[in-house]
Amino acid sequence: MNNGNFPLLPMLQSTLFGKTSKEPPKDATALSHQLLTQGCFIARVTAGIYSFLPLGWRVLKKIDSIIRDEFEQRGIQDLLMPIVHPASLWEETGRAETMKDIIARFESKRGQDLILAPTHEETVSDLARRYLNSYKDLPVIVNQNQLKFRDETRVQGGILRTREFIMQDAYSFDLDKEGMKKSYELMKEAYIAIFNRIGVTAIPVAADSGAMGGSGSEEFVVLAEVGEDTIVICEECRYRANLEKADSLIETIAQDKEMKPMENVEGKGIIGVEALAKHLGVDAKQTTKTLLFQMEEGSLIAALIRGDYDINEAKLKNTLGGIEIQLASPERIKEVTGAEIGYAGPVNLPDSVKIVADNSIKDRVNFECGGNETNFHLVNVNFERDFPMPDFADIRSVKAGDSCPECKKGKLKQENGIEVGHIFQLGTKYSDSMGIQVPDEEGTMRVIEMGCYGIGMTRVMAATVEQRNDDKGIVWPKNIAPFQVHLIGLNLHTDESLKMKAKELYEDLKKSGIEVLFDDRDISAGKKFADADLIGIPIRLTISARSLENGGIEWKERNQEDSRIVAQKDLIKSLTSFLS
RNA sequence: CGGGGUAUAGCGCAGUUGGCUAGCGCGCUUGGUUUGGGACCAAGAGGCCACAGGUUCGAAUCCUGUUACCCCGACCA
Repeated sequence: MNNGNFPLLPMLQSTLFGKTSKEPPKDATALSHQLLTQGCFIARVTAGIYSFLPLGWRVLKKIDSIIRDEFEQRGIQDLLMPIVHPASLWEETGRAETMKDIIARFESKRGQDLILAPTHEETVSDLARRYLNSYKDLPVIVNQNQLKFRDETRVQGGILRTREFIMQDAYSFDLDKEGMKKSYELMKEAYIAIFNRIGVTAIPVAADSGAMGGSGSEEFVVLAEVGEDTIVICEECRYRANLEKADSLIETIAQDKEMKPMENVEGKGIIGVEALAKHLGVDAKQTTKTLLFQMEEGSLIAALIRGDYDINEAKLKNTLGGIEIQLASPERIKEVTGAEIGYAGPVNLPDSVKIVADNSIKDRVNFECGGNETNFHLVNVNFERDFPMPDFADIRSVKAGDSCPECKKGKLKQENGIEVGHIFQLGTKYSDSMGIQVPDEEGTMRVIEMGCYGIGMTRVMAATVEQRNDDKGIVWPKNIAPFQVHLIGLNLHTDESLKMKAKELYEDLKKSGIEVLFDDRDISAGKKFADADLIGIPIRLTISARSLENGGIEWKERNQEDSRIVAQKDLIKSLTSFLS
């Protein structure tokens, strides 16, 4: 007990700020949210905004130091940029507009237009154009571990998806594409090392670049039920991709040799691929469906796809050059096609409607589609003859069971995952718009090739908990556990000599450089053990009259069922070798 | 943005057809008994019942508005 004596010893559990809770917080659905709150690692301030309490902050600081260490080994330089930016910086790249839905923007008392940083490409580019003046300054990679704020419309429970979060974000600058790819590979290798050291299984998958832009990107994903991402995985080879990016082999379906005359077929109330396939007496994969999307400025896109597939909005959006789209409303559909929802097709659409078709129907002859007339479908429709040849592209979502596009034989399966990191080859997107160029050896001005690399540090913490837990609580990997050892003293308050021995042991451990949380509280043994299991420190040492009678200290690893007695003289050695 | 739900002690909840001094469990304080898997007894402290209006002799309870939080949806021709 502290008894009012200073200095306070923060590693004594009796003085630890925050208390564990037996009951999970109401409204917490994600397991990581429940356990981190119950164990007193985090505390919600408001929706999507959290405080990190001493235990949680220790975990974050460990993640932070692992990242910085791996970067330092690779010559990546640490710096710090501000959270508040002038909006003018964001006007330069146009992202003040394109990201306006998640940007928190406000006016200072002096009337300055300011933005809370959702990311730092603009800020780092501004630095780059000032300080990178020659090819001799390249290549260079800079990093910061910093707060970000994204005013997401929908926040989800826990720290899996928050508005304010701590992110590692690094930026690479190279003279050419090859250099950029080298930097990218260096960062990828660093990321693999970082996740290994953290002790979380995060797999790299091919991904869509989204709002960041650029030529290629990969995500690091922790597979977990609560994950928001859908990951496509080949059961045979190493192919892994986000559903927004994933491809698969398209099976060929035998087609007619000759075009037949187009016919109108009544199908009253036949809406949906299944019903239509049944009505026509064919398999769903032989049907063709048309979905109408609306662009921001109001014009429509008709997207054609094989009946048994779904349109992937992310892919369609990229095909259209990155503009925002959403499914058209029933009213708008009726206005343009003249039919109720469910009967849309590519024939006789107004010229203003652009038609995009998925590669899966490229070779179709004599196919059916909606008739743009309520209750009517068309059969024996053909490209070019019956409507203008559409642009073909990959706009479909891969299905579980499809064949792998790489090894050609493995079946693809889908799993949920949490995106914990994302690396991008940005190319010249920002260096173009912000004018970052340097002279090369010949004195020719070259636009710099950039890459950017981010890890959601707070999200990694939650994802690790999602992956490492049991019915009693968290099972931290040893490198990011808030403490290395949880020392539990039993019945110290009724046995003065035992209390002295426990304190000595605690001091010995500290002197040996071991991070130890000492449970010196005067409460029942059961409660201490339950708390230890909940908090999830890798090694639990129990000192009690019984353990001493048995010859030493009880040693129990959090991820093991059994415990054993270790003689006190061997303890430090055993710990040191376990923790190394 | 749309739909649904919730708001009472630090946490989890009950109480809500208008009624008396607003309860329970956990946690907290004090004393005592316990002491290796969430102990027990006793005595306490702690609440502007989210906020603002209204109805009423009387409102946690009914009405109106506001705010906050949670969940679902933004998934298909």
